Amino acid sequence: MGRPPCCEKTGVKKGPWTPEEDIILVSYIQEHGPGNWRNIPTNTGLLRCSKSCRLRWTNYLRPGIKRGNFTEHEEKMIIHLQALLGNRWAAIASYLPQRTDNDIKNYWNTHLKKKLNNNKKVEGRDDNHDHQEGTSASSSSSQSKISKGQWERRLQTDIHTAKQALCDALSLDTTPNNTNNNNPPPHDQEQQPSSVQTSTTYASSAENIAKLLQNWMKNSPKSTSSSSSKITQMSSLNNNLSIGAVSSSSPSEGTVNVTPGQGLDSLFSFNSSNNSDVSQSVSVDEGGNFSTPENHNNNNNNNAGIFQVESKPNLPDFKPENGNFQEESKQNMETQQVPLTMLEKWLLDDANAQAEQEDQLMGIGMGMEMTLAETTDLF
DNA sequence: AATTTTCCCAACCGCGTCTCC
DNA sequence: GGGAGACGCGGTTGGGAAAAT
Repeated sequence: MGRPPCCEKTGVKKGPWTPEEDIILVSYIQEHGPGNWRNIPTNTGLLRCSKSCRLRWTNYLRPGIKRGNFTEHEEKMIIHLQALLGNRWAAIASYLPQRTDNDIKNYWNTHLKKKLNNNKKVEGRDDNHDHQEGTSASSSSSQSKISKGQWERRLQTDIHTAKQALCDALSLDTTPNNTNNNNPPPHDQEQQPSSVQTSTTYASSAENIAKLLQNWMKNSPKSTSSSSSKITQMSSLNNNLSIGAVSSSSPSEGTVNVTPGQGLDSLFSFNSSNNSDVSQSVSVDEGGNFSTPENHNNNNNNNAGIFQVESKPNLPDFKPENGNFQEESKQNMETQQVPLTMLEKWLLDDANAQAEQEDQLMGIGMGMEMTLAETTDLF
């Protein structure tokens, strides 16, 4: 039997998210912070269930998400962490902060599983009866004896202890193996001019949305008014408010407005050329407009591939992880009308922080790799 | 060029855990 | 303490894109 579906309501929309919905969701979360998912559909007018909203945010819209090819480092980390943790994708994802559990899971299922199986076949060591979960077999067997909670806590303690030790040990060595050097893995990063980390901080929710919007506008070039009115309809609102600058007049009402009159393509402007190269920089002008300069890749500073704000107001740190997120955002909203820039600032800060964090984690990852090599003979 | 097959990933579903009353 | 609701996680799937025929 089991519990009934979380959203039995009729009229709950399913399937792919539209850019309009994304904008509404991001705007709402920007104002209120992530969480309270159950309120989001009612407060935003989105015809989605709370679960769907949460998933969309965590897997796609959340700032700092890195998309695209996995690096060798990431691959190895996933393999080793999977060996250690089993299919605990959320736990694994916590060591790869720019990747979502869903992404990692997909990557494991579509690439790494095959790869590992092939490796084993090549080695002629097919003595492990359970390929899929074989690498975590020892964990699983112990799991059956120890209660899950205990097992989990022990594992976590072990990992954190190891991590801490490795962190200390590696703190002086900031260039472990391939990390952050000029020799990116040949696998998929051949053209990357700089480090993997630098080149991969491109991804943020702003860019994801930008890409979506670009496609959206391609598909409906005259969408300015119609799409905007759709948004208005969807969110049951009609007041003026720029995307990202959430209504300052009634934040407590938890509503999100998008300016119908201004039009989205006046807020976002894009390089209409091939957007498959996602490592674009996006600049934001004083009006909060996005633009994607064509020659961004020629930047030879460390910001290549990172969002670049050419004009940014002084705004405080603005992160959902930060407990002050909501209060700060409200404060700022009350005092300023800066379309997009707050969201941008938040995204930018987050992206930079993520990049630094990953530098560190990669180091740890490589450290773990050495440690774990004793327990696994995958390679 | 057209059709079929394979691959990939965003999103859904169901269940377990957590939190609050 | 226990029940209900909310949240989070992992497995699975559907549809679009890419590759193969």
